[in-house]
Amino acid sequence: MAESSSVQSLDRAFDLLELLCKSRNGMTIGGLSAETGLHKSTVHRLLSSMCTRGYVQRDAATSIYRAGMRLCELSSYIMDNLDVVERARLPMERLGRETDETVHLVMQEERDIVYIHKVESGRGAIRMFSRIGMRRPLYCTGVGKAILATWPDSEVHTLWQESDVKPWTAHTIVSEDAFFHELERVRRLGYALDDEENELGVRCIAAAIPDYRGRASYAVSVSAPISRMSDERIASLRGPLLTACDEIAVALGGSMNRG
Amino acid sequence: MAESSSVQSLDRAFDLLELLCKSRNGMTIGGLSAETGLHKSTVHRLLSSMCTRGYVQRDAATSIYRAGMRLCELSSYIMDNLDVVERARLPMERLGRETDETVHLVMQEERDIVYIHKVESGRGAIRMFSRIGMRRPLYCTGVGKAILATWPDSEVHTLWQESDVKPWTAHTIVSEDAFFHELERVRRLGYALDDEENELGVRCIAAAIPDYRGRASYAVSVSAPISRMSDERIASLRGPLLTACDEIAVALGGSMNRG
DNA sequence: AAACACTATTCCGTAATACGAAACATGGAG
DNA sequence: CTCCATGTTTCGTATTACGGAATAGTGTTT
Repeated sequence: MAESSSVQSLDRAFDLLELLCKSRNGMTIGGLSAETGLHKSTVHRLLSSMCTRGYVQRDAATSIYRAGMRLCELSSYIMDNLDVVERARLPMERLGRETDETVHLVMQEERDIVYIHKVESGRGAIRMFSRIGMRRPLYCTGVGKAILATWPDSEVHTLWQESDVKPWTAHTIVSEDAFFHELERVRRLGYALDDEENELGVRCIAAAIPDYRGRASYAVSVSAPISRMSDERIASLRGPLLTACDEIAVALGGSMNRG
Repeated sequence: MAESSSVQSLDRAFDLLELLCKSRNGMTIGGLSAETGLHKSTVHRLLSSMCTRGYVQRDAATSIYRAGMRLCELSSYIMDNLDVVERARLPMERLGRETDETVHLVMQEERDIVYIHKVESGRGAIRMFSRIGMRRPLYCTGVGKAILATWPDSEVHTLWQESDVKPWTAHTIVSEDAFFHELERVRRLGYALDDEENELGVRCIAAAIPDYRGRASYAVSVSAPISRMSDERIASLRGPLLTACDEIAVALGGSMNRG
């Protein structure tokens, strides 16, 4: 409306499509007409057009219109083509140069995180992590906590129940209460710390890559031996890390951690 | 053009949108213009319109256009409203555990079935199927036959006429007579087999989820490589499959396949 | 059973809308 | 620096989508 360069019929068609997608049991021409303020015949014409393409379905008996599965098909194409690794590559490499430490990209799968990409720093990289495809539970890693901080509490609770929680090191959080407090802290700060919770002698700072809903399945971390990871160092890593995550999130069409 | 009631700008916009969804790394205006035969300024105008709504994303630096996440959002609305998926979730997961194979839920739409949910088994899952939103004709899939077996012959006949029947594999049934015989067998047994009719090397057993009238629009299948799908194996899958379908049917307020 | 009320669908004259040629930026290559 | 290629904006035009009104189709009331 206010927007200048917009094709009227397209705009109207998308209004209709969005209404149909959100309605549970479909809508009639009349209903759509009332809701959008468009003339009945206009609604009818636009819907017919979308019907022939499968974006909308018309119940022949009742003339109730619903969203068609074609949209889901397109959505699945998009998902398939979302090559996170590819889109994360450049931001990760820059983060690696800026920090001179090892950078990891992980994705959540079931109750674990899986390492899917890594950039190693110039200086004595910590070798222990490294293997692409390696898994760790969500609950005992910085990246896992960063991801879970974007999930609703109910889902985190379910996951906690399903997880076989055990102390990987003396620092691992094993109480659900303490874990929820920790997630609160992550949400407040915008990043998560792994303070030898997964592996002794290794500290890392991690941040999530949220999708368009603000929910994350991916995260990035910067890891280093504890000797190089003072609190001051972490404070200085925060900025570059969040910048990189925001870049990746945008490249994936998602939202950002910070405005 | 050939189609009667279709809004030109809409049709063109969807052409563009579909191309973008299928392209891995986005496309330029020029590419889209060449592909569709539309004038570049027309492409530009339509894309701008879709950009403001989030259906398309424009990389500011390179002016490469990609499909936006808005489509995924709409798709998720549709999925949320399809509560079949929700009601089928637990029975399908149990069926997956019991059989240790890939389980699919499909719905009929027009002359096709659409995959709407999937549970992958622990062992070497067959990846080829999988894409949620993917379509196949009713006539050449086990799930399709299971659904059609609940329809009156007249409707099956109409559908057969409207379908562009062709052999997907050497095993696909392409004669209407043979097809009706096959449906008789499905009705007698209570389940359908897909014996490499859709994809070579893959066998599956499928059963319908009938509504209160006994008519089905949904079906569930268990698929596996032919090596794991002997006749004995199929006999042993029958029980768990039918049980799962009955559970889902009851959850949806429908009738049951068996007493 | 007939008339009614309501909604979807089709028709068609009109002008607003989307179109596309061409001019104008922009940016990369040689 | 110039050229070339590609994206962006402008603007006059007629094609296209619009919407009022007529029609068909459904279910409901008296």
